[in-house]
Amino acid sequence: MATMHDVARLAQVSVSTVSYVLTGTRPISPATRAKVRAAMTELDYQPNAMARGLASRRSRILGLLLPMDERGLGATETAFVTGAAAAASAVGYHLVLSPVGGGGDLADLRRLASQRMFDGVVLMEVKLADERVAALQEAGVPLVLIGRTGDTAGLSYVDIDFGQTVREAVAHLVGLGHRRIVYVNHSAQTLTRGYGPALRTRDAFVTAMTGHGLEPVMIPAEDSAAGGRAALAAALARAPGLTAVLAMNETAIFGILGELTARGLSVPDDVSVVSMVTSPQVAELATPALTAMTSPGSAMGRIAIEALVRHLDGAGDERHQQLLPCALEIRGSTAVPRSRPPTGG
Amino acid sequence: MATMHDVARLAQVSVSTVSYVLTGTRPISPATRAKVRAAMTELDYQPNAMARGLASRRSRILGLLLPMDERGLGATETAFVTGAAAAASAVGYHLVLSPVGGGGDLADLRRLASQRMFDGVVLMEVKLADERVAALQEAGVPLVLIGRTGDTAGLSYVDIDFGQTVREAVAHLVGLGHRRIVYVNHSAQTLTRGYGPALRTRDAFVTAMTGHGLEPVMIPAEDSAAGGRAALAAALARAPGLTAVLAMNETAIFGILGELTARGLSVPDDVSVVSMVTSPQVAELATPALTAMTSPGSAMGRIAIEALVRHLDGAGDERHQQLLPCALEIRGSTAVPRSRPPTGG
DNA sequence: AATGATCGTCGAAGCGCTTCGACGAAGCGG
DNA sequence: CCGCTTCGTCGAAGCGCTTCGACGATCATT
Repeated sequence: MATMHDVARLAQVSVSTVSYVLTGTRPISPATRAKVRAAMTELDYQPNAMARGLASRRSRILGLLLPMDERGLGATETAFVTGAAAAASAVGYHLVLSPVGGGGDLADLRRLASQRMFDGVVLMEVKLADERVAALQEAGVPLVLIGRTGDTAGLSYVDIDFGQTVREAVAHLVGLGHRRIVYVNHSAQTLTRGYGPALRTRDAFVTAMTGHGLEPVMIPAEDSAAGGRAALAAALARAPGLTAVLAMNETAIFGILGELTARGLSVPDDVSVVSMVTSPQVAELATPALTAMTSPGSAMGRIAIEALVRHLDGAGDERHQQLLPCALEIRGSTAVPRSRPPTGG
Repeated sequence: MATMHDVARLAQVSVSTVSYVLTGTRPISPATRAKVRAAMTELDYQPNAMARGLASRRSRILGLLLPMDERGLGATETAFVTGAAAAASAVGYHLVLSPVGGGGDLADLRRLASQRMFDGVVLMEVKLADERVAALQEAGVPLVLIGRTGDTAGLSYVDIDFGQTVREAVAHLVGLGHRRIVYVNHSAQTLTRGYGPALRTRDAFVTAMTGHGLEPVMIPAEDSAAGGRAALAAALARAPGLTAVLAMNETAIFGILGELTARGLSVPDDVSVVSMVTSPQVAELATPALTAMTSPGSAMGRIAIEALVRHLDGAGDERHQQLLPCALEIRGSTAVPRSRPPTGG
């Protein structure tokens, strides 16, 4: 393994000159630069990442802090992660996947932050009141959130525009002529835990429905096919004449579809279904393919990383706060409702 | 940010003593150890990861090299990744997600390996003839594969036992009375590219079927719902009396199911379906839930990391070569075939 | 009682790089 | 032609840690 010393000797310059060629922090004459470059090539020189990190106090490593509970990541979260990894790699940073146990072990987080291994950090699955944010800020680690806390003052974040998403989804259904629309959200527990997307979509749904002069009915569902089935049963009980279901729960949606079929209700003829914040791949899995609000997917991870890097690589202290829309993609699961409500037939 | 120097001064010992307390590489008296520990606590000392890495020539960072093509990761691969991240974190290592563009940019890989940022590397999506393996070995980076090359001499790997998986799946169907079984594999292109799982399952399928005295029919399918639909159409054309479909393609399977339904064939009454190397979550999405060979999921990532760390932390040079079985989980998509083949009715 | 071995600690020499101050050589206006 | 800045390069001082050799002190061995 060649070191900078070897390159310097071969090129007959000093070590610092080699460093300046590498980093460009001081002007170097073309002739010298060429000599150094040649030596590097000849020796197949690669700078040692650790040494560089120690001396420059910049590791060029970014942390992606993601909660790692039992059921892994959904398609949408996976897209964030891969998008972030690709973006980091594109700008010459490494991305460390750091599973921070959901069970708020702040101490671990503090330790991690103090090791100075990460130049900056992207925090996923942020709750409305998230103590991790404060812990990271105290440790002085540049931070970008995917999602956002209740009070976003002084924070950088990228999040989905849930207001827009729900509004468009509801508008689509109402435009088709639906009046009795049920919203299947995440579980009740998730709501009480203060999970932003669940709360924000709930509020947006109420606003959107009342805006159309309709009654908002929300049913919570566990994140599983069984949860979806149960939720649909509950929905039919609460709103017997329902003609459309709006779902936020990428996992439960398949249970919902299954239960509809099991009850002899056809999609979209009897009941229209819109899946929100969903990846096209998942939407295509269903039969019929789901009309969905397509999540920004990997773009979100990319934007978060780019904002973080911009913040690190200089610029001012300006915060990056951005909401990304979900795009309505109409597939086969929505249609004009039957004149007679399904339970009346 | 307190340094070791500060701790040493406060504890009134030398810097090296502090280091020995931390690493345990030399005996330290209980009294001294206590003094040092107290000083560390008081100063809230955290060792600097870069400095440690430079001096010890061990970064405690592991690389997870995953190909990042357009369509992200499937549920099974995601489970590998999260399992690996959790395992790494559990043994005090960091896991860097390194998307190496599928388009064999060996140079990038070599550069990465030479930076000495990774103590070791897990390589995913290994092809039968994979030049990346040689590149990494030349760079002297300890290596564990998820998947395996054709010639595994001297390599450590963890892979799925495709032989067992196919055998059990076929045995299950044959046991139910099925005779005309079609195997839907990955795409033809994937096969020619030398993707191990596709090739190994193909061979295993031929062996298993002929072993039962049956004719093996294999159909390739693109990794998409549309690909699955097309594959099922092709399968019905090639084997009109088919009563069972075996699928390896987590994405295409939903297209297969959709097309079956569209043709008025019911699952499992007319056609039984077994999905191979599938996560329970995905199997549960379908209606009826899929009988599947459940992939080892996160265990595989964990085992790979553990093997790598064992290799790093000492032990000998013994290679870790392990095949993990998939477990047959019978759900609702398989049943005894109808007496009359579906197309005959 | 003399001889090693072992224990507990220290000081110093790096690990491979960045960066600061310095300094000769040009280039410039007056 | 003198002093001034700018350019291009060098040497040296770290960055915060590990690790090696050394050295009293303690302890078991003959």
